[in-house]
Amino acid sequence: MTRAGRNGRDQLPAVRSRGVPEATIARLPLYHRALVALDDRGATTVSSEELAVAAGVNSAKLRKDLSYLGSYGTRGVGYDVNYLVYQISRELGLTQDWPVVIVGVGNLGHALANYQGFASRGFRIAALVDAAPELTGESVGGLCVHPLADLERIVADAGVCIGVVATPAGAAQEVCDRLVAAGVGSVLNFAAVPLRVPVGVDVRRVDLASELQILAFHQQRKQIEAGREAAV
Amino acid sequence: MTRAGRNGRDQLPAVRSRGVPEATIARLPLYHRALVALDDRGATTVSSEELAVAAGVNSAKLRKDLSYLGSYGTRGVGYDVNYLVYQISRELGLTQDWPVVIVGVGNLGHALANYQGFASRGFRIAALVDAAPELTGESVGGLCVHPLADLERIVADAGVCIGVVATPAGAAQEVCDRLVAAGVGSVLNFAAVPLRVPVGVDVRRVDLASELQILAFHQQRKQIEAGREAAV
DNA sequence: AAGTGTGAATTGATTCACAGCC
DNA sequence: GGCTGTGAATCAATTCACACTT
Repeated sequence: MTRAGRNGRDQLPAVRSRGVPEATIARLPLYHRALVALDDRGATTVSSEELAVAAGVNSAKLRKDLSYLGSYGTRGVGYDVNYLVYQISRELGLTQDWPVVIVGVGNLGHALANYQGFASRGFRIAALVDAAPELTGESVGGLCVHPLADLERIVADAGVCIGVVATPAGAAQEVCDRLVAAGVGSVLNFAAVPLRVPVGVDVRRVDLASELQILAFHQQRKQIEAGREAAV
Repeated sequence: MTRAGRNGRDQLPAVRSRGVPEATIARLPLYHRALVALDDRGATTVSSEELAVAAGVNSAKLRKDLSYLGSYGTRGVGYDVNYLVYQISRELGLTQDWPVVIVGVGNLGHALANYQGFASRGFRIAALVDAAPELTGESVGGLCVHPLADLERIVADAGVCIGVVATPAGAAQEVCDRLVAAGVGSVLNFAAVPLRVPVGVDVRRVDLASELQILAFHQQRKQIEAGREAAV
């Protein structure tokens, strides 16, 4: 766990979040989503086993995870869906509005600007920002693109504390520095470089090519394995 | 670690890949990228400390990780950049060509089709597939969109073994089932549901909204903390 | 009878610290 | 003298298994 880097597995923490383990935190969004889906289907109660299946984890882990938040279940019965949704929402900060700024309106920035999954979870795109003058004023996903020079003003005016870096690798660190200087405390990094940030600022990296490479690694192993068996 | 699910930290493994720990595998792409960048800048040798900084990890972890692959460094000197790039490439299966099929050509599918980072790392988009008839024949990122009915044929003809699911949540499981039935052994899942797959098939999930939620969790903690201090 | 909550055991990952080699 | 490679120590996450509650 580093303040700035990491992989499918070791990102963040800067403030050791009360007692909730990092691995548990990373699964809470999963549980939240599964619960919302169950609620939509009219379920009022779930057992740890049912919820675990819906979230794609095993039930022991789920119960352990939930136990870090409190004792929200009823023995012999299960969990009240609505109550648990509420508790997890509160824990995740979903009950508040999070204005987000997206820097870099290339392919990915475009997709993010149009992505519906953000709005439905309390994330509001406060502004899109791009360095390219020809994009300034363009409308993307219903939002107008602002010049990079406006970054600081936007962060201050909208009270942005989460920034998304979707720029080319070469621009990422500078953009990140400016975001942090302007007061942003959390950065989601799609660029292919690790971002250096001061202690207290959190960064998560999402690296699409890395994800494919990890799959390729396992795939290759499987094929070697299959070849070996065929040879025997 | 489940065959199908995951957390900020626990995805995959199906074939316990020789001796290399999962956490190490997930960092290899990071090292690979940092090395390529160093090579571009003309470096011929790196110490574990330099490479660690470039990759955003600490040097002890880096050395331990590399030691799982073999003893590729020279004591007192460091690592030969080219040689190490080669060894990691080989380990990751980067020396071979990986045809990939992308199912779902919405916002995200578009961005993925245009994403340059794939091609440069041995991943070739063999085809784009979408269920919407009005997209069939359209050209996206220089590739023509095929109807969903062609999925099995495409996988077979192009020898696809990695599939990318970028469909709405409701369609994801069915698409995944068809991919797996057609012979795909690794799936990258951008949909907001866990995919159930048979043992031996690997799935990695990338969930953009979850990443923001994890950041929001930490951000909220920081703000509560800051409020508490201000009150004292 | 059913199912949560949790200590204890286990497994896995990270960090330390230094012997060994260049 | 500098830096890798790695056992040993530590720390974190997962799983087990069962006491306890409804």
